[in-house]
Amino acid sequence: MSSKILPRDFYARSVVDVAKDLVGMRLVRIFDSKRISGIILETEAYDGENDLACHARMGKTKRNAVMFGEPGHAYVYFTYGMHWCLNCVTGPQGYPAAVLIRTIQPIEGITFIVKNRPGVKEKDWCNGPAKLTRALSIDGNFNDMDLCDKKNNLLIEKGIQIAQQFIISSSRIGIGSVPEPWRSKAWNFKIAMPENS
DNA sequence: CGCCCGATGTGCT
DNA sequence: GCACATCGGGCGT
Repeated sequence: MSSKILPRDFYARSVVDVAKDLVGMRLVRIFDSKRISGIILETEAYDGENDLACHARMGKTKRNAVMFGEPGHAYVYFTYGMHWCLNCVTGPQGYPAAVLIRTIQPIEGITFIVKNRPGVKEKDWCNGPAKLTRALSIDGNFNDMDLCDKKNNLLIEKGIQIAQQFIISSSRIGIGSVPEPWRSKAWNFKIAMPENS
């Protein structure tokens, strides 16, 4: 059977296109040879040094160096003193852009997720970038991991097809102090659901 | 449900 | 110093 893992070509495109197309794909975490996975429901694009919401806006630093590297790698950063967030690097090598994974719908490995999210209601397991990394045990050790290599324990596979008309784009979350036009770029993509209409 | 706020560490000014 | 691509608890509606 042919691999379901998204090839590097998928990531080597403009970050907005990749962000849109990642909605519906399947994020897979392998732990002790078991699969924990979920369908990606919401993403956000961060596009290069000119985008003042992007971590690369100050140029290349130790923290954001992975964004300047090969597309298809994970960029995992630490924020607010306690949270990890997962991105995938996009575009040509040397161009710093990445897609933040904001929300997934758990599909496999539910018992693993419950263990990582004790006392949390099911709807809150993975509906935020730092919540899903907690749920799937993703941290700084995954920074720069190649998401296209089946030997790794963090991958993105083909998921479900979402018709374009069911993908909503809106402005990005949590960047309120960023100047225009960047603050209002409609680079947040999610599946249309009753609860967010 | 919404708003407010404290937690808590790192990187850049 | 301070800002930060956040979260969860507390309290009011």
